[in-house]
Amino acid sequence: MRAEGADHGNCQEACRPLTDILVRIGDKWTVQVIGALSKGSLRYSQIFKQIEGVSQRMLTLTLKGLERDGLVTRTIYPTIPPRVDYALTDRGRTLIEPLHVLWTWAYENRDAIDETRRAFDQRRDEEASSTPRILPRYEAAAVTRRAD
Amino acid sequence: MRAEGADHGNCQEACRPLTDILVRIGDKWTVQVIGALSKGSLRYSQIFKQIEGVSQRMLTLTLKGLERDGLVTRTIYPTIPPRVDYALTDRGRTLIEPLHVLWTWAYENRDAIDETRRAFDQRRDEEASSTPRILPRYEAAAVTRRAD
DNA sequence: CTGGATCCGCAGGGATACTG
DNA sequence: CAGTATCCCTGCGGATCCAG
Repeated sequence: MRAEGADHGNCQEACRPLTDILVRIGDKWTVQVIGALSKGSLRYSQIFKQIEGVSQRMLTLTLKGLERDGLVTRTIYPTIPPRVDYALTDRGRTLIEPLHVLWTWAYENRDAIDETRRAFDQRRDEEASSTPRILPRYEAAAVTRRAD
Repeated sequence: MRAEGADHGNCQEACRPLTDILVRIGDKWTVQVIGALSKGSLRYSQIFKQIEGVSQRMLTLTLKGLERDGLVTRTIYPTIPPRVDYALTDRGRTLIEPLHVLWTWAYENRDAIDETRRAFDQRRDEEASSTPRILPRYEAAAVTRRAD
């Protein structure tokens, strides 16, 4: 599985649009929105309730971004009160598997990563407290200045 | 390939650490650093040159974050001038394939997405220009204010 | 109900200068 | 060479209010 379709090495000009996309995909809310929609279309309020912590503003912006990229469709029912359904497009559905792979990786590694982080932070704190407060080398100069 | 190891549906509490990781992974520079290191260990300056547009600050922070997560190792050679090598850990190497999948997806879809975006933006601009400049309903009030 | 518009705090991140 | 420290500014994103 070493398909060299994408050139990872010297990606001077090829990378820019790619990272542009990856940043959008890796976005905090985008992942969760796609996850929510992966099971079928949902109304705005349903997504809003399902993704805890997102603000209306961010949800709207995220959905609009996904719509702009052709990853979700937005269907308006001109009823009262209005109703808007969101669903993944075919293109959007092709993202489910790649994201699922990443999701699985995160799921499998999160405990180990958490522990590694703790160990790292602890070591860092110990080093910081053991450092005997390096004094500025200008202290001597400052002292000579005293009786000036 | 519908391994339901991770629960996508009601991820009230389970999602938080996961998105935490995914945000870190999806980070603009993280992806590129891992890509650069996927072929072998590199010195700081080599990574710096290879990733166009990154600042020293961001590269350092990104590498430190990856080290904290146990995804890269940092090896110091106390020579003069100093030399520091970075390399993926075993855990870091397990990330190559998931990222490669995502990378491939981005590579295959970037043209289509670019075009979809242009079409979307163009339609949006047209609608905006065709809108007959909705005047604020307070204009009348403002007018009455004129001869006060 | 589904957003749009606005205000605003604060952190992300670039540029620069300095150190070991 | 490989960072660290500082300044500074942009824009992300939350809170709030308003409109269709």
